[in-house]
Amino acid sequence: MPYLNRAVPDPEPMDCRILTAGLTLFVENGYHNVSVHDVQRKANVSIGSIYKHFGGKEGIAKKLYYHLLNEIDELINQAIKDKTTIREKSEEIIRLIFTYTETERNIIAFIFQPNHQDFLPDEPPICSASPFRRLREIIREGMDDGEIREMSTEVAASAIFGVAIRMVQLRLDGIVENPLPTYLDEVFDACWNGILINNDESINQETEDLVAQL
Amino acid sequence: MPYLNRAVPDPEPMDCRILTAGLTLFVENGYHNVSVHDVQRKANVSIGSIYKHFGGKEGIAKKLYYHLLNEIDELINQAIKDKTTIREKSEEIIRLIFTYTETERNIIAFIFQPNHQDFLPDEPPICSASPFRRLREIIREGMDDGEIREMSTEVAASAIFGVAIRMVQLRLDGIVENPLPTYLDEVFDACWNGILINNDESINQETEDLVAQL
DNA sequence: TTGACAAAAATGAACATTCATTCTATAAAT
DNA sequence: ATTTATAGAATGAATGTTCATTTTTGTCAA
Repeated sequence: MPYLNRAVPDPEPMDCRILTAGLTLFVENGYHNVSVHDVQRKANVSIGSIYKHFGGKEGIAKKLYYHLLNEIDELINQAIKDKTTIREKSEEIIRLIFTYTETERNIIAFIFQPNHQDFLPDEPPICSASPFRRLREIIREGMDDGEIREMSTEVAASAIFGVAIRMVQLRLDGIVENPLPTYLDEVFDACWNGILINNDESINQETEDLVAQL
Repeated sequence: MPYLNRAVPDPEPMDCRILTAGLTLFVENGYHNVSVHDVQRKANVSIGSIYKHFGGKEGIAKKLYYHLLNEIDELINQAIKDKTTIREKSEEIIRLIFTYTETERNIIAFIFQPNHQDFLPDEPPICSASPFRRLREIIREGMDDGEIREMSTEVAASAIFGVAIRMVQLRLDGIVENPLPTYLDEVFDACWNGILINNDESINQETEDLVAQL
């Protein structure tokens, strides 16, 4: 069983083995390019067991999806519970996502890469799932508290977490070559302060003007 | 044939009809949930014609993919050719993407939603395709010219276009409720100036401190 | 500890279905 | 007349699913 919080039990029980095999294969080949037989072979279990435990291929995907969303949910809630400012909270969340992109690639790839509605047609889009809603809530709080400028929640959330998510996708696709944590400060700086050339000069200019007036 | 630049010819020739039908079905149901027969039925052509023209299902997808990437490429090059600053260029590009998300939903969805390697396994990831590379080049120029702060190209590109792309995805998933162009200024402002609360106060504070020292 | 029995779990061959592709026949164009 | 384009029934490989059988696990009496 692929965990973000707990350690994987040893020996891994059958249903965990099936989920682990499914995750790996789905990420490597894409859900639709993986047959139940592939999973069965990789997990070293029989076809029957898969149908007994999960009712079929979609059952595996669904269980994985719920489980991993829940893992991420717990992770986020745990990470921000003793942070006070939105800045600290979002920085910690991005740090976690970046770290796990390196250490638990498959889990992050399964959540961030595919269009889940392709294989879980009855699920709402992942952006409306709990952890993603949570991100927007955090941003919302930040605006209510005056820590963040007033703007649409979606725009603000995209401006912070959208950048991070984009970096994750670029990393998973091999465009970004260094481990993501390397970029943490840069990403965060770009989100909060914008990407304009540092406006120290303009500030100094304003100051000089003001002093001259005195 | 789904075009961004040209008008669709009328009557639509057979290969165009096939591509249009494919695009619609792929976006609505996901590539793997569409059979060649579905496309054939929707396009009002025979199975044979599809194999004659495209060699099969993957041929349709590949042709669509190349064609649409090319359309976007042309669009971008055309849009920025008489803009001078990076700011103007990127603003125009985002404006175009936002506009077409509303008017040519299927095209934008086909390019931005799926993980193309699921059905075009021999293609490099879309982020390394021409239009996306182009976006990073533009940002790179901006840094070389001193218009943008010095940072990793990928971070800067994510900070500008990643936010826009995220907004597109949220819009396609129905999370964002208003037409994207509504958010243009907000998005752009957030990218360039960051999302911090307007730092006029801190500037004033600095100025006052300085004045006090004199 | 051993052996008998029942319940639960696991197995995998067999089955059913879907679907990409082929191929031959027909129509249209040159 | 010959080439080219279109049609669609037929094919068969791939793959999701079932179920009768086997194996394992747990329980309890001797």
